[in-house]
Amino acid sequence: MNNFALDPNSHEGNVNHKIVFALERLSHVFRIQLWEANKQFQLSPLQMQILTTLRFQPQLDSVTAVSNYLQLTNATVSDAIRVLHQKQYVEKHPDPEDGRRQHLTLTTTGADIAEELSLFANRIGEFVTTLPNQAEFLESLLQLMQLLQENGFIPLQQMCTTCAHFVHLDNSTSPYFCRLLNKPLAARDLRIHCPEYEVG
Amino acid sequence: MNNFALDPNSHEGNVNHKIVFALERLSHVFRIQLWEANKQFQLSPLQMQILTTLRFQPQLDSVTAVSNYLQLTNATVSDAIRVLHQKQYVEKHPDPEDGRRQHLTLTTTGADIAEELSLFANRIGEFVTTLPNQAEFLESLLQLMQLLQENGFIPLQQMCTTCAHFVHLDNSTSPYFCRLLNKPLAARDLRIHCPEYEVG
DNA sequence: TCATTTATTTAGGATTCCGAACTATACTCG
DNA sequence: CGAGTATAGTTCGGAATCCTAAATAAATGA
Repeated sequence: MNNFALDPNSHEGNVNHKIVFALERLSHVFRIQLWEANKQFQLSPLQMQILTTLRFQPQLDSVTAVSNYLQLTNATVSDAIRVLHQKQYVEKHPDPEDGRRQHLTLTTTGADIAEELSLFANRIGEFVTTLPNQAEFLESLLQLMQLLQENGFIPLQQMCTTCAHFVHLDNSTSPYFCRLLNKPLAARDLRIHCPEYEVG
Repeated sequence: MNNFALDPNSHEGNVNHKIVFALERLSHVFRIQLWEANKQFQLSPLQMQILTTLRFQPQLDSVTAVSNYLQLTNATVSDAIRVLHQKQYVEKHPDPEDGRRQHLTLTTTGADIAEELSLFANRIGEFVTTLPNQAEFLESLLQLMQLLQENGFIPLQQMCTTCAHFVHLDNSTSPYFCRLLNKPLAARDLRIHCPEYEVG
């Protein structure tokens, strides 16, 4: 009854709730950072997210692919891309094989901006650098992402832990193994978007 | 040069960048969850955040206090609170000592809704429950939050680690100590919003 | 072929967020 | 005390965020 995830003062507050609360707060930081960048780049948060998605996950090259990834409606994404097109950061090429599709690519300017944006995001990365136990931290984050993915809270990620080539060993120094690359993986080697990903 | 925080496919991608990327993705989940809740509760994301803030951090009882906490302008918060007032979830009481201030409180309905919202947020908590190494995970999150707070990315939190009463021991089972409560603290005992907090 | 599905766009509407302008009250210090 | 400044809050205009619903057009399938 007094068991509220958002109750940070709760003396019963368990680790669980504190983690959710901390994640929420960090989530907020990222959101605010996007609005900060907005002042600098004259791009809205969504526009920035789309630019970096197109830049660093070029396999997501259509309105539908991007809107699935960002879990927004096609309408929302289509509209934001229209603006990016106006700003000449994004080009639309009709797909020769499917007249409905618009193949999305970045212009040179668009790609440059996307890279600047990622450096901006790096400001938070600076603090992560100084954390101890980074590997374990990443491992927990990936585990959580995997759970969320399995339960439909995140659309398909090309993460090692859900890949067909992935094997979980019990060797403590290299607890994982990729059958495709044929090499052992430490927690720090786990990928979030592996180009070799296969649904497993 | 190829060192982009947002480049998940980068083979040079270090743990650092992966952590930032994972946090960004999780941040997105929370945002999407807020929009999900929106369908159910007929409240906008910001309205929900304000309601839960007022419910679980009642010391934040003015427009300015809330807008500082959420790192938004007074204009944005004032407007959202106007709607919450219309919906009769929030009451405004003029402060008898300072004619400028509006003391904000929740109506009974508002408080009830806030509690339902926190249960909704708990859906992500369910997955956290099944993670191993929760205490270490929380510790990393709190360390990151502390760094972000010290560097102005998060406004003042009433977190143990920045409190005047807080002592860092080197005892591995209970590495922390609160001088006010006069008791040792394990990582799992660390608070994010301690009512006894004093700037340290 | 006709119905269905898929990709995308457009329209309308409430909300989000900002900066800037404005009101009103409180504080400061000469 | 009083002028100037700081603080609390509101309002306004505007671009963007999101949605649902409806439209267009092309592909798929029985």
